[in-house]
Amino acid sequence: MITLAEENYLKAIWAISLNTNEKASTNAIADEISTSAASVSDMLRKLQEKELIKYEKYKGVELSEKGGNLATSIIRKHRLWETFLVNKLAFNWGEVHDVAEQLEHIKSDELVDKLDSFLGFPKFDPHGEPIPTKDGEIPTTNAIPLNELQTATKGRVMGVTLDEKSFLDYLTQLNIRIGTKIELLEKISFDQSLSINIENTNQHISNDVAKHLLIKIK
Amino acid sequence: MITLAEENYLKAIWAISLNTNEKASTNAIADEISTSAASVSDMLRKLQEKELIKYEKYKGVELSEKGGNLATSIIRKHRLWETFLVNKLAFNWGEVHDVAEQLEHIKSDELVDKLDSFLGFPKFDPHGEPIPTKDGEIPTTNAIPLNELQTATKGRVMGVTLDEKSFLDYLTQLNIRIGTKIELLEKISFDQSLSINIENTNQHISNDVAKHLLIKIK
DNA sequence: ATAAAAATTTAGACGAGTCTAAAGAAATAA
DNA sequence: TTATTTCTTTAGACTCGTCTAAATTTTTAT
Ligand SMILES: [Mn+2]
Ligand SMILES: [Mn+2]
Ligand SMILES: [Mn+2]
Ligand SMILES: [Mn+2]
Repeated sequence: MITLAEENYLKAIWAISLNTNEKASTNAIADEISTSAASVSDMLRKLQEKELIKYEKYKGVELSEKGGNLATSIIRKHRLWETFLVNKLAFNWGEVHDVAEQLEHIKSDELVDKLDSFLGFPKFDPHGEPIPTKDGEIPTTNAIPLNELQTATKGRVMGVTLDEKSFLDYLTQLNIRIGTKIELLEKISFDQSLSINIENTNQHISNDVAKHLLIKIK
Repeated sequence: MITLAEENYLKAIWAISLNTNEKASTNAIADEISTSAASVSDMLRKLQEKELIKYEKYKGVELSEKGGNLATSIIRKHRLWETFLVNKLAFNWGEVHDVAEQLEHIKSDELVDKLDSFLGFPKFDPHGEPIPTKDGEIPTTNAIPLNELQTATKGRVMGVTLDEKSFLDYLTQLNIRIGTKIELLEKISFDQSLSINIENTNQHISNDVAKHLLIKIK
């Protein structure tokens, strides 16, 4: 049996190596789940014991196959529940993450299958994040972060890579949603901020915002 | 903050006093949640501390107003989720209780409200059990247990008072569902078992089964 | 290459929730 | 009314997940 705390550690390791493509450090994990490095060290020993991770003291950690499958299935549940909350219960996209953090730990394969079917087997959640399939495949897109685009490129918002409420509320205020057409007008070299055009209106956003917006060109 | 364990104790006390209409004993609670009497004693001290129960050592326990409201809200969530699972996800009525035991602990008032609305504000769950309203009202019926009926009485099944899968599967096998017309033909005085007619077929059931079937006469 | 800084692990403690065994209180029987 | 049985509480211990402080290892800077 895997506990709720263990599931959260697996998810943290998964998220870190998704971004960095390398082993997760103790401090990075501590940071991700807002706990002490000491607690992380303790837990890594336990997860190693259960063969959910590959861990060498002082050398960082990665998920084992078993741990990776578990992490993926939690992400799958998280994103299916977010989709349910937005598509069926009329939550808006900024309100669903915290509830999904609870729902993702519900244990019932039958439930996940039926929820998936009820939702019409969605490939992406309300934030444009890919929903792993039952057998662990993760849908891909060729979208890239807005801050990496060439000036004068046109594209469409395919998703975000951050589900914080304050960020999503700001996007809504800017009229940016999944599917919104966007054009990169200018990059300011001083602070890497960007001038963009959204639905015939010019806007100016920071690099910090742009890097969390995934754009599909043309 | 109330923990998952505390919620389960409140629910147990609620369930016991629902049946007996008197204070819950330590042993009854231990029985209800399959734990030791020692653990129950420990927990009662803590719940008392939080003013969720009224407890005097050796004298039994009842819920405080605060505790009662909490218990009712957990039952509400449990039954709403069961309704969701059956009505929306096509589970059958014997498969939902265990998952609902997990889902009932999800904390989000917004979620409960929206789920309630999505389901069309149901008054009874798939087992005919009343769903407490947002402000704690519990719908009533004038249904009575089948084993308390007079011989030759006709009625309709309004609900069951037990959620166990084996019981519900047996009912399904007997063609007994919510709404099924039923007639009490004969009570055997030797073992209180009952002859009944269900949809033009005669059946024979034990008193143990009959007492968990709620019937509305006529 | 050595010293200083940063990262990580270990030691020791704590609260929550559980257990078994033993002691104490209440109910029942003689 | 006294003895016995049953119920309940307390004592002491254990696991899980967390913490702070201290020790150790690794990395970085001089
Ligand atoms: Mn999320
Ligand atoms: Mn998401
Ligand atoms: Mn139930
Ligand atoms: Mn029910």
